[in-house]
Amino acid sequence: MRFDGDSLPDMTGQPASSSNQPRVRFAPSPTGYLHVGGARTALFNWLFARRFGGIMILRIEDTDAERNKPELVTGILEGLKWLGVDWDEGPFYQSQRTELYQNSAKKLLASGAAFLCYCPPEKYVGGDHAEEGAEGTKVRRVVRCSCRDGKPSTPGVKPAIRFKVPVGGKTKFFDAVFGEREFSNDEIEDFVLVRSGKDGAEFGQAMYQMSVVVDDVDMRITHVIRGADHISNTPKQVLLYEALGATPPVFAHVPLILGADKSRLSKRHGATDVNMYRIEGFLPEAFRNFLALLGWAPGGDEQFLRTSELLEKFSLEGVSHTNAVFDRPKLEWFNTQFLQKLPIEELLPQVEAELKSSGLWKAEWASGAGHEWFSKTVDLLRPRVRLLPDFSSWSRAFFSDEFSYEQAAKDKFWKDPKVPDLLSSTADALAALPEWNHDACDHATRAVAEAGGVKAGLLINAIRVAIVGQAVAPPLFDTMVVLGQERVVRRLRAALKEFAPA
RNA sequence: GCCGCUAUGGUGCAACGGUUAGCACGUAGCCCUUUCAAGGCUAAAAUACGGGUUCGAUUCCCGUUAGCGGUACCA
Repeated sequence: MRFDGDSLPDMTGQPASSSNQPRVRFAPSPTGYLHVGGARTALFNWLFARRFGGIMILRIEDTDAERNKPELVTGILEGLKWLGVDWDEGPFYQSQRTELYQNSAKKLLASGAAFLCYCPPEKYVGGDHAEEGAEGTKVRRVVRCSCRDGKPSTPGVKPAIRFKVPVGGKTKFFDAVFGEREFSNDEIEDFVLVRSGKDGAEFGQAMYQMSVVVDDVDMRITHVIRGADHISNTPKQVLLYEALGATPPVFAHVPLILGADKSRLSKRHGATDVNMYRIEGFLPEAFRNFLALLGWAPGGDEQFLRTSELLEKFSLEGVSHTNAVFDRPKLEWFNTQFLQKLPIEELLPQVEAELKSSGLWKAEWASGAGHEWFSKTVDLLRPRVRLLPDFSSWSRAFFSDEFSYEQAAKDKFWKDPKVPDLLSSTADALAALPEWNHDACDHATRAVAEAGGVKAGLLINAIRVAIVGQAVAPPLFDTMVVLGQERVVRRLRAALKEFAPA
């Protein structure tokens, strides 16, 4: 599936030769929404695939019927789409590939690499945790039950299939970010490959370790880019690859994203669902830039990077080894940077979508002179906007005649008793202008101030409140030009009513 | 507990044996000014600790401490 993302670079890229073409996958589990850590993993996979002419695969890992919530898939897909992460194959659903995993497991059973385990799950649950040893010391225990030697512990119950981890020896693998790694096999428990069957079924669904490996082999994945929380699962998977007679891919574990207190990112740290950022009105490209720099750097000091630059520079070598803290203020900075620096034509469609959703959009702004006005207005507004919805709220008076006066603004800038008269004179002076442009408005306004014996600033601030209802807005005369003569004069006269004794 | 990963200002990253330890966010101040931003300038702020190796360690090795991850018939 491909879709047209927002301002994505040209991805026609070179169709790398099929032999050494990288194949990567993003494999979320629908047990929760798309959180920022998952989004970052998806982004890295995508950048890697697009950078090196590879194939991006989306796979939904829904092998846990208990915890799985199918309706969450929609949100995950939506989040990815907003992020601009697209894929070439999939989405594949593991819940529909059960047979494949069971067949592989049966082969492992036949070859002696796996065994039927009749033990109750409790026997293994927590088996790898510490338990009391002699003299109160804690000792480690890895369960090796008798089933693995062909002696069923509790015959008669439905067995699960477990992998028979070799006794002794080490399992090694290469990690593109952490280098060569090795784990002692004695540290690895005999993990479950396939759940025991229920309701007459011979076996249940495959477990994570089994399904990832079978799928990664089946989908010819060359690079497994995933969170570092999987690093200790990797030796199990390498053992499986070997037992299956397959070559392990290159692994690339990327550090995790933590909350401000350096603890695991959770709801109490604020929004962790990517879709929340979409709803809040961040620009996807800004979010992408921010996310890309969490755990990765191009090598130098640059950091404001368009997606096209990310695509030119991304590499696994630049991935950091240390966990990163999700720093929202910096995300906001990136957003304001993009808001200001994006070519205006790239920003316009996003503002248009925002105004449509708030009901302020007018069809006349879609083309011709209307579009020109729209473009000019957005350009004037954008240095002061922080999030897309600000175009509908903070900038409302620019797109609609229905706006209200902020009490604080009136209190601050309409204090002087001369204000009503000044505003009235200004309305007359502006109404009489034969030409409507920045300088004409400027001169006329300053003349009114001078004639009234007040400083220009006082009048300027008072006018601002009168024509946009707030204390903060773009420079006044630019605002006047954009609003137009008729509207400015009308608003100045309407403002006079605000002074009428109640 | 055990296994593993990591350790540069508050935060994100640079410096991959030799720099006055750099950039950015944030913070403080100044400038600009028509409100508020933006922008410009300046400032405070870091190599966790202890041992080695080396002519020389932020960088390599070991230990300590701390944080994180894993330790499920979760993924």
